[in-house]
Amino acid sequence: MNRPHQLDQIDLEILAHLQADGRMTNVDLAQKVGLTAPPCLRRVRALEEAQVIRGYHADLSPGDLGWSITIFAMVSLKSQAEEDLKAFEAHVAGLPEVRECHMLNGEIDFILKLVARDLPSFQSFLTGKLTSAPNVASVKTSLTIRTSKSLIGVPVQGGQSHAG
Amino acid sequence: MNRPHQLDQIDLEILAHLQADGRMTNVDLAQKVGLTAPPCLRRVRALEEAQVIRGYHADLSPGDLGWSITIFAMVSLKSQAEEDLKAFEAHVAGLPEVRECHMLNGEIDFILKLVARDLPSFQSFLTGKLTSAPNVASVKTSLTIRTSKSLIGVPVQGGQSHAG
DNA sequence: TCTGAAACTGCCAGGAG
DNA sequence: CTCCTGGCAGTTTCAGA
Repeated sequence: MNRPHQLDQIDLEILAHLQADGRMTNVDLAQKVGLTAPPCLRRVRALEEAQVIRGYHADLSPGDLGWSITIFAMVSLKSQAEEDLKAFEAHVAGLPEVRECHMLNGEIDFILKLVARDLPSFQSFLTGKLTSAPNVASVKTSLTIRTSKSLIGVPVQGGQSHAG
Repeated sequence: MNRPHQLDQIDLEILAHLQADGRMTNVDLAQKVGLTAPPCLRRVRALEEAQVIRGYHADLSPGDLGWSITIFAMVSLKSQAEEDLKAFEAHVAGLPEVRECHMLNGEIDFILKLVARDLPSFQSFLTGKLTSAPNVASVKTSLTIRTSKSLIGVPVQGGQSHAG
């Protein structure tokens, strides 16, 4: 079930609307895409079943929950053997402060997006959990001064691409 | 309206559940947090009103929508005067391939998260829209080989911190 | 607690391959 | 002719006051 799903124009509009407002009612959605409710709901269910829609999530304000800083960390490892890469990924998978972990090409092996409650807790996390992890050669971190754009999801052809 | 909202344990549980499943019905949510439906709904509305909940979004599969590559771009500008920083932010705000734009401290001025349909379209985007933008001194890009962790949102004390 | 609305399930109709 | 997709009607459940 990993073939490229054939999405028609109505599917794309459904996806764009649900990406912009994940709690829109089915009748509203149906009206916006020019269908009645039942066939619209069937399409949504099919898109969920096919994992084109992977879930629905509330977008929470990090600051109000006490996560006032966002940090990017560029990590290089001593060994890039697959088992060592996987070991590092498994390590950060268990750290709640690590929100994203991407393996990159080039000199940097991984880029991590981190959140922290304040600078002291970030520093203790950095030295206690990250730079001290096995196989880590270097960690360069940069604090986020401000975030001017942070869209959720991806552009959808034929709908507003954003949310966020 | 930017004072730290006082969130009690039930609020945190509500947020955790809605972050994990943004389309959960209010009665299900109420049952999970140990309330009846009406007071639970009032809390949710209050959290939305206070912008602790900023919205709800479907999480779409980028690959199924044709966005098969994710790229990080580290951008340095020639001038870091505030007006020049803002001009760059305004420029990338209009580019749909740019999903996130974070201003950082240190040598790198901005980190961008990009999506592209394929390598040729990425290369044309890079040379046509990014490196050629006014005031850009250097752009270093790294393709994402794989993403081992990509959590939506932030950790919520007293609830599962994740989603998707 | 209560009312209107929405979610969801049949079944049927029409159009394209 | 058959499959696919949309529409209609009825029941159950939920939203919201």
